Amino acid sequence: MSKELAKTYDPKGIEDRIYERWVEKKYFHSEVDRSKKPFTIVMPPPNITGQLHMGHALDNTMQDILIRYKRMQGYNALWQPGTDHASIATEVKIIETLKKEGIDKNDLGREKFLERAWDWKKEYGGRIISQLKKMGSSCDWDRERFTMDEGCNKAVTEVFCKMHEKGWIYKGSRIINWCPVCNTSISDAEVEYEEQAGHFWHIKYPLVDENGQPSKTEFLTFATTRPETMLGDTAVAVNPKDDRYTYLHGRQVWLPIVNKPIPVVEDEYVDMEFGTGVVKITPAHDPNDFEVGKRHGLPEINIMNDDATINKNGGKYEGMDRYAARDAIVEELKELGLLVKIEDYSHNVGTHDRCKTTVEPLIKQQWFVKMDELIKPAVEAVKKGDIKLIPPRMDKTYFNWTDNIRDWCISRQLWWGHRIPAYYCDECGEVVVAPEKPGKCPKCGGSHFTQDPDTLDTWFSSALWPFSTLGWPEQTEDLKYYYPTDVLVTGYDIIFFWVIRMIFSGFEQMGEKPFGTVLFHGLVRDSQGRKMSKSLGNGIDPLEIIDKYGADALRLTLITGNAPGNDMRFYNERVEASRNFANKVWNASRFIMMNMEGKTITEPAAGDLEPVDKWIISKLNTVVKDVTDNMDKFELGIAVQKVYDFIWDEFCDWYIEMVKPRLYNSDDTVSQNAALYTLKTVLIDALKLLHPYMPFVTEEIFCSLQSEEESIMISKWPVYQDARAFVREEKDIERIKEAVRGIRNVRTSMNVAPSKKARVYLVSDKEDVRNTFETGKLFFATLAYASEVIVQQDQTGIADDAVSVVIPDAIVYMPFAELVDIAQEKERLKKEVGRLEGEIKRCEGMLSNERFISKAPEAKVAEEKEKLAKYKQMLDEVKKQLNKLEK
RNA sequence: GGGAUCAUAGCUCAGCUGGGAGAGCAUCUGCCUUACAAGCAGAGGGUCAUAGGUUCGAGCCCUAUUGGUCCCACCA
Repeated sequence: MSKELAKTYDPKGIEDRIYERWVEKKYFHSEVDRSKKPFTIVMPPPNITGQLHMGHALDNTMQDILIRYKRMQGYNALWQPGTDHASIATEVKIIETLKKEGIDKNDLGREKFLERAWDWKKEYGGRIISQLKKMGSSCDWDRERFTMDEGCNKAVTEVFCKMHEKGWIYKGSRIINWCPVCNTSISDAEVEYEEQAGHFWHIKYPLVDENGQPSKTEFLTFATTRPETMLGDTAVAVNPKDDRYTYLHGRQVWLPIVNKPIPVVEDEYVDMEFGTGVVKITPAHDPNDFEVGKRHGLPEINIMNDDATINKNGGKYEGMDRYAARDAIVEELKELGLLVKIEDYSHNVGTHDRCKTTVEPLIKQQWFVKMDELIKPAVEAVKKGDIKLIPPRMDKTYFNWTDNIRDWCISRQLWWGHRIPAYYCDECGEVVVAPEKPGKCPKCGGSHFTQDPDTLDTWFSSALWPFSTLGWPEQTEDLKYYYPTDVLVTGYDIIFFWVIRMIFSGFEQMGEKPFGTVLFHGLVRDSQGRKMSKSLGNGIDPLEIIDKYGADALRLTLITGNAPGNDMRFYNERVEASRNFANKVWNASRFIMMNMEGKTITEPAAGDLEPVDKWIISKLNTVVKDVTDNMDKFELGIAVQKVYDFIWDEFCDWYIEMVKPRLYNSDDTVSQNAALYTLKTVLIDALKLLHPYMPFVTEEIFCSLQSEEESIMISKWPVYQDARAFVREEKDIERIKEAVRGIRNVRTSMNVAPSKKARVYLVSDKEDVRNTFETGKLFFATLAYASEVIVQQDQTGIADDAVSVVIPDAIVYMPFAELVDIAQEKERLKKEVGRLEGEIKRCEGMLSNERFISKAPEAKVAEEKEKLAKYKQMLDEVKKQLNKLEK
């Protein structure tokens, strides 16, 4: 190996080069292969309006980790990518662009508008994909899909027609949420409630007297937050049980301004405790009033145009904006003497989640999906655990939604999206729902049809994503092989929009769940815990982070210390720590490669591995098992923490240091070879464990090491092996580590410079302990800053004032008394006595408890007994040392 | 109004089914030891929000309280 490796790891250049190679080699590509088990993840398709943000970065890192892990385990791993047309979001963007050019959407016309939209898709659709590649995402790009491509269109039409046939999609006139700015209906899920400071206008309507005229003396007082809706009032309601108002039953009140009588109705909906117990009823502009209206057969008077200005039903207020009309109406009521008072009032206002405009409830003809039957298998699946939500608490959120589900309004008055496959006969108005425009009207025989102008909610197509991307409605081999998919990774914020809808769609169309597990992640917040947003300007661009620290560092940061479904804070210090780790791995590898240079490393004979080698192999073996277990349980943060600790603490800080003397001693090539072999094999396995998290740096190193496999990403995931568990060696080496730590500790506390080496005596009356140190002498000396290590059975030849460190079954002596203040040393020993006495007290406390002995597991009791013996023995020794100094 | 969730070191957070409190960053003390100063060796720092309870044993389970966040509902 002649390649000079840089002293610090620089991801720039390396990452792109590696990624290109992976793509070239088709490592990401998956094809049906019946001899292998599939593992499939469908990517939540990012919007074509989007830029990569931290949420995407987290989402895709998690998916890539799972996919890479399973791929290495030998699964036929498919990560299905694609993008979403995002109907309303994209349409809004295009309208904005047009506006800048001075073009109005309606002047441009539908066809030309759609051309612009496709241009947009061409220009921006690929942007986010290239950004995902920067993250290292190992998706099968050969299978990239788009929610409005031919196949998805077909799937959408198929589902719409099928469900319509079944009666589960219907057209109806219902009260819906209307966005007057986006000029479209939206679903309940798209309404965001926001607390706003408003007013409570207390108003009174005169009762109607015997002559059918407004009474001058009798009034009915109530309060409203939206006085302008009075133009559409068709009743006033009281609770039938309300004694205060029994006299009103059967009477009418006079609707001022509009000047007509409206009835008083009795309805349980009215809360007697709230306000005056009287409610004005506007069926056309309030969902609750709509229901009341239905129950009492009240007329529905729509007073608003689509842009939320008052329409002709508003008489003289026609043409006025809803808020201007509000002010004007309040003014008029005041003049009429009907305004009782104005109160400040804070209440929740429904806003459109995209544009934050206050939504207007309106009665409109829209298409709906009937939910009551459709939702049943989706509920059942989660209840039975057939679909697992992680973390499990998401179940509650899920059921809360499904239990209160309402029909889904799916039609949108937009152009960019899947056009509804419903056709109206120009002659008789008959509705025909069909994949293609019908030739002849089944009712009147007419041959001219007009297609419904509306498009579908963007989530209608995303709901089909897990199977439409695999070829449905064709019964493709892909579909049979990859469906149902395995894991869905997404944010908890779209559980209602997307997750639930995919689940019921999967059951309805495929007869089977779309995925077995849903792994939720939280939001990535800024360093102060605020949501990253454009308006706050606190967003952190993942690409800038990648540019500065590398994709591996970003990925590690997003995963470390993060539990499923929890939000996390993002700040640069964390990325730096991750970057430092990448560098650590890089340097450890560089060190190993430097030492391997010019040598042929062979597998050592059975007896040639030394205890330290077995120790690290055994440690690794445990980590392999733990990490695999954690990853199987989707505990990605815990898993990577264990890899991190193993590499940095055990492998770098201990094993490499322990092995150095052997590497530098070329006289003993057997030992040297064993060390190099262990370094290399342990490093390779550790890199494999790390690879799903940090794909680039691990690949770069892996390819530089002399390895038979051509890429780490298609190498085999390590497995736990009984033959690699060395209990005895683990215990022995831990004992040496304990001695080293003790020595270092004493030395620093006494300010002994590292350069000042001392003779170290290791005294133990146990033969196996002496053997352990005798065998490990070489590295023990280095780590303990010893000029010489003498292992012996008793204290012969050791000065009484030598500094001592007591460990279980052994004492270490360092005769550098001339450097040490005896009084200080006595203090230290006394502290040690105190500590041990505390431990002994704790053990004895537990063991003297009758009920602990009888109820705790035997192993636990034995463990405590063992500890007690150990501490007692150590205490004796420390006391002896103290006595010697006292003399 | 209903529900979820959090409260652990100065900061940000882990802590899997209950069995002696952890990490990263920050702080302090030594070290440019030929892999790494983006490093090494050490140190300090926590009544695990409060009050009860269950248990041989509670950061973890139960109840209540306080404070924060979020979701759902939408009482006009």
